[in-house]
Amino acid sequence: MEEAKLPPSDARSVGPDWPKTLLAWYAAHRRPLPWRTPEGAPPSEADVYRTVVSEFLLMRTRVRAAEGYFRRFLERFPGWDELARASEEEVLRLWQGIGFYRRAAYLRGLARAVVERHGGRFPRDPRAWDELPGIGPYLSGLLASKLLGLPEPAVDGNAQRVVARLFAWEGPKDDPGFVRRVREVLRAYIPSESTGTFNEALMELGETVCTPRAPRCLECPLQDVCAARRSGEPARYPRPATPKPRPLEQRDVFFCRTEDGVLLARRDAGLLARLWHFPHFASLSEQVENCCAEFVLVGTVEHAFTHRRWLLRLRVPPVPGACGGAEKVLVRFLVKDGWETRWFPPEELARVPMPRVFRKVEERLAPEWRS
DNA sequence: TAAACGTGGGA
DNA sequence: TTCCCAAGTTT
Repeated sequence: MEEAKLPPSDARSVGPDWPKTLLAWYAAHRRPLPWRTPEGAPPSEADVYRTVVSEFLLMRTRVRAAEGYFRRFLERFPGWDELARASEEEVLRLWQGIGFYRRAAYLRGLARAVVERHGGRFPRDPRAWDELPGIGPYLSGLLASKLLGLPEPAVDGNAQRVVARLFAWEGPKDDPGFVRRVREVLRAYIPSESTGTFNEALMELGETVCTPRAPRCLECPLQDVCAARRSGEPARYPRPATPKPRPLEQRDVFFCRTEDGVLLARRDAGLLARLWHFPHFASLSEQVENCCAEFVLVGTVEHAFTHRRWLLRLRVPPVPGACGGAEKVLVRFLVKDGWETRWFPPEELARVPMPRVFRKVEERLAPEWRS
């Protein structure tokens, strides 16, 4: 707020040539990533599919983390048709472990829309993208530039950081006006003959050279024009967003095993929606406390999410395979809270979509409780 | 508009 | 250990 609105002239202080410099650097340093196709040729429908899938996997996710998921996903779902026909369960199974699971549902919904409403071809009209799930300002800009050659910026975290440093804009990053100005200045500079490549080059520079903590300015093609570099403290730009508190939640997790199998639960909304959970409660009602009074505390698991932390207390029945009727009470309370419950044979646990936190729970259990 | 939404790696 | 951060979108 103390930051004055910078006039356009401030954004011109670095001169008009840096986009060309950046493109030349990118031509020499472009990494061969599994979803990347040769530059120059117009993208085939298979290229478009790979781009879209990779972008969904890459939202708030590092390249390194997404690579393996991309390969497995493409192997199982090579194109729109296969993905559109896939069950939610199978898509989530391939997505499990990478986080932000809503993305998987959006991507599957997008594939179904492409097949059912657009004849199996991703629409080339950006106005149609508004009706597709999971396409926001960033991805819309990227696709417009890559598929259509339009001078639309794709403003991700990398682009924000590179631009902030280039012009020594402080931000902070969580200021909506900051992102808007980044988009505006990029729109002015984006070379009309290589719009998609420019957007990718900006991100590549941000990820490999203009890194958040310790930027490698000596390797940077823009070091001579960068205002943040001139300031001597390039890492100060942009100012980080104000961190939000991550409250600690203690929960009791129940490993409930009977002759019917292992009790799991899932729900439609909220944290880890549509994935299978071991039953867990933040506070035990009197009935649940009573019915599980014999359950033994066998360990704890800690897990940090974006906006909260969990301290899980693992509780199992006193005798493996005998819940003493407690399972009926647990199911009743879960259903009352909107959970769907299901019993799984132990050997099937490895195949159900389950988030990392409950895989940790699973590993924490002694073998005699698992089988 | 702000909060919700996962996870792993690096400092 | 703890904190920060990452190719964002939705509600």
